[in-house]
Amino acid sequence: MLTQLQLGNQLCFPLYASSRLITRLYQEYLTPLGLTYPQYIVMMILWEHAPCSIKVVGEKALLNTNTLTPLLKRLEQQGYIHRRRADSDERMVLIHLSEAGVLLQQQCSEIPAQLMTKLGVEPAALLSLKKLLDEILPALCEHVDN
Amino acid sequence: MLTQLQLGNQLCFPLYASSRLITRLYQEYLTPLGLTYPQYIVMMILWEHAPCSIKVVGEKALLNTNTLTPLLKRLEQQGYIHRRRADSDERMVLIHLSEAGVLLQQQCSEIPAQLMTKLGVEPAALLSLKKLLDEILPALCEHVDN
DNA sequence: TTTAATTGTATCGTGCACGATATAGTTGTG
DNA sequence: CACAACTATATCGTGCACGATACAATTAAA
Repeated sequence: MLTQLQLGNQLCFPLYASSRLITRLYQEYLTPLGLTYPQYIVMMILWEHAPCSIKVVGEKALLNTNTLTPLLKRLEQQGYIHRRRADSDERMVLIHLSEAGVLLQQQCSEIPAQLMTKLGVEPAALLSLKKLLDEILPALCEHVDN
Repeated sequence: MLTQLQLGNQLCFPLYASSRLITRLYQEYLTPLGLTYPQYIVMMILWEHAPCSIKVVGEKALLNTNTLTPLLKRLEQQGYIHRRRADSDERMVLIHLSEAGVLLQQQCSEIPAQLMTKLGVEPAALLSLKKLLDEILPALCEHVDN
């Protein structure tokens, strides 16, 4: 028996599983707003940085255009954003928030707290988890091209 | 500005991002074997528990049949497993390892160590990360039906 | 100032995830 | 025994992820 290949000894599996389960938890709050979890991530970036190019969104979300282009088109269809080519550089598509997109931020404002409550894990554990992940993430990014 | 909706203050984002980036890292080692990362997870379960039903695989991987049925069909096409209805209960499909499937375990045996080395993060940090995730995962599972 | 590289976005194909629904086989109850 | 409830798997539709490729706009080089 190769113990190094037992699921219980893997780091990767709980990471993969908890990411998916957290996403499912969010979905409960996001579906009423017509958002998916990746769309919510992108909206958070836009609330901070819009108007900005798809490239910038991709750098912050660590996503490429083959994921972002259709995702942003869906957000535009929902009426949360507008897409417009930049005058200065016609290669760039600038993402602008619509009025609904700005309002959406208020409607999402309580989600993080609600989720923490619902999850019922000690906040201290979640905080140290976040700290560890933020430490490791840069090392992971180095091994990726983008 | 709603600080609770800034990406940098979210736990969920580094979890989601690091899960995806780790998966990409694995892909480098798995693609030569014709495996995807979720297929690798399932193979680890099968090395420990085959022959077993799809239901059991799903319980261990936290995946439902709408994901597993096609995934397992691809593993069968690759020649790593066989699918056979149980005689005792014709509802169950039992997953058996093929000879190639058994051999594959040897070919994967060095992947976890290689990945850790390549990643270049202190093993202590990864260990405490795994510990934290294993603590939190049960709470996450409680909020999911399956 | 043509031409060659670079940049930003889009498109294509494959494989997850997952909610919703369908279906065949099994079990339990009157 | 009939038949309703349950169980295990399959199917369908939508939306990510991501490698690979294409392409138009811009910039750099010769």
